[in-house]
Amino acid sequence: MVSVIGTGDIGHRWSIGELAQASGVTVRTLHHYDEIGLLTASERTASGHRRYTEHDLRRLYRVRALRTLGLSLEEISGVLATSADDLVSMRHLLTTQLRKLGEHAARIEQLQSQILGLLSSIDDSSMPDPDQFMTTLEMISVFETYFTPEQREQLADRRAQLGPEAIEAAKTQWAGLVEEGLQHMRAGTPVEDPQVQDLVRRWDAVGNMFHVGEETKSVVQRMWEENSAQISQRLPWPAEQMTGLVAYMKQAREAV
Amino acid sequence: MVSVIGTGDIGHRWSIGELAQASGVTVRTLHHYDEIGLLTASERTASGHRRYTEHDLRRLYRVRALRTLGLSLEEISGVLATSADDLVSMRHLLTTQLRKLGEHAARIEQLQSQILGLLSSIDDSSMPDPDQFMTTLEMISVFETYFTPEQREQLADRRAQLGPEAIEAAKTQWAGLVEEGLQHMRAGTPVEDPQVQDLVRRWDAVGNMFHVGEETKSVVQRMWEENSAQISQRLPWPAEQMTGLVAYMKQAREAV
DNA sequence: TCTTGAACCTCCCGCTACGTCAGGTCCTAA
DNA sequence: TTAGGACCTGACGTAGCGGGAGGTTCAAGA
Repeated sequence: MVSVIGTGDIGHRWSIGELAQASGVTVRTLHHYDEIGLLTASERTASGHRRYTEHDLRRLYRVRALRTLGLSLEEISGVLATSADDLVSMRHLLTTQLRKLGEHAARIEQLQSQILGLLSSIDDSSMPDPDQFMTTLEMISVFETYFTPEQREQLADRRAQLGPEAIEAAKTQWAGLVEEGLQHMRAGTPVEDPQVQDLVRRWDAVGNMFHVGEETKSVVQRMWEENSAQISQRLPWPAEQMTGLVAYMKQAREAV
Repeated sequence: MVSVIGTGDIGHRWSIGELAQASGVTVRTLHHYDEIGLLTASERTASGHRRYTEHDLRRLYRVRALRTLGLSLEEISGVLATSADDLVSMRHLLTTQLRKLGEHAARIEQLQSQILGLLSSIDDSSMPDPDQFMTTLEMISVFETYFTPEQREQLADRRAQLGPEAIEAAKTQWAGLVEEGLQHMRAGTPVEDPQVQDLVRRWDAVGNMFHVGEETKSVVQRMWEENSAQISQRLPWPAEQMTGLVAYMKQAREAV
């Protein structure tokens, strides 16, 4: 223990190749660690070849261990620079890393469920049109540009809370409302008509099921107005008719 | 639908800034996509400014959606190059991605438990010496250089199978064996002595609890011989004595 | 002692998916 | 006409090395 640490001590020396072999890293990695000052060979031969001491070996082990835990070389450099008898910064670093890994895991889980959804939509018999899948794909992006991550999470929570049956029921209900609206629009019913106003009320009621605050409602409103053509491609009605219907409903809503 | 795809069609055009704004990416990103040929503006003005069509917009949406699912730009480029009415390659890509995410999640889980172990060892009252923590850290690296990932997984499974109580019991039992061995060594008992031979048998019996095959046993043997000084720093006995004991036990094992 | 092949040295470019200048051109509204 | 914002291309930087070029040094055999 006494002679392990310190300069000028006798003991085994490793060439860079030997150290690489012994520790399972490449020579290039050791070169890199030297370049960034993370691990410098304590000695050099007269001709410039690196000689690593046991002290260096142990430092390398620490570096590699912290690397496998997912820490960056900069973080490792920092925590190994603090005095060795102070584990406070180490504890802090590990705690932070644990939190990061947790967030990462949550993100992965979310992606997995999204991909599973897409895969099932591909295999679903109700998707005969590959182009419709592409539109679904596009909708993911549209959705993400309009909502903040928090809002998306809120909406996802709300959907999970409602359950798949309630969502299917709402879809069916909403399909009926669309048909009703299209009929009124074709018939030229004025937007002030009580029938149309009642339709708006029921329409919004269905939509409100999915919201938790006013914010997401207005965002959806905007998204619909700006992307109705796009969104309506996933629906069983012609895009132009849906665009028209959206404008018609907007008028009716403002006519109150 | 008819006039959406095709060149020379009328329709809205976006400048690169407008497209960036609308889709929530940066101008630099669009430049990058152009550079690598992933998304090129369908038109240019006479002076060279990019003009994006609705077709380009929809392609951008697809690209961004696939990016959020964690696919690389190269993979996206590949799958968007296949004919649009062929979802087979898309299905394959998503399935592969799902598998990758699963592996990633498993890895994260493993790291989390490792970090939790280290954190508890820091907070543990039985770790008054910060240097001992560093040695523990080094051992992670030593462990990983000696065992393949499969072997590590096997050993971890085995430990989980045994449960924490059995492991604690084995530790205590082993501590007794070490004391016994040190006494024999100090007393100069010859390695052929039945008492020592019996000790070796019991010693190996405890060790074998943790192994599933012959492979890991011989690896541990090698690891012990090459790193006994290092390993023994985590043990409550002086390093030199442990190094000596390892050599003594090795002799006894070969003396049969 | 000489030789030769392996090991070592120092640059330097490459990878992902962009961020961020720099220096110059273009567009648009006042 | 002019100002200032938007746009252009080109180039360097990021993290953690991989891999190669071109030159020097080491170690073992003849």
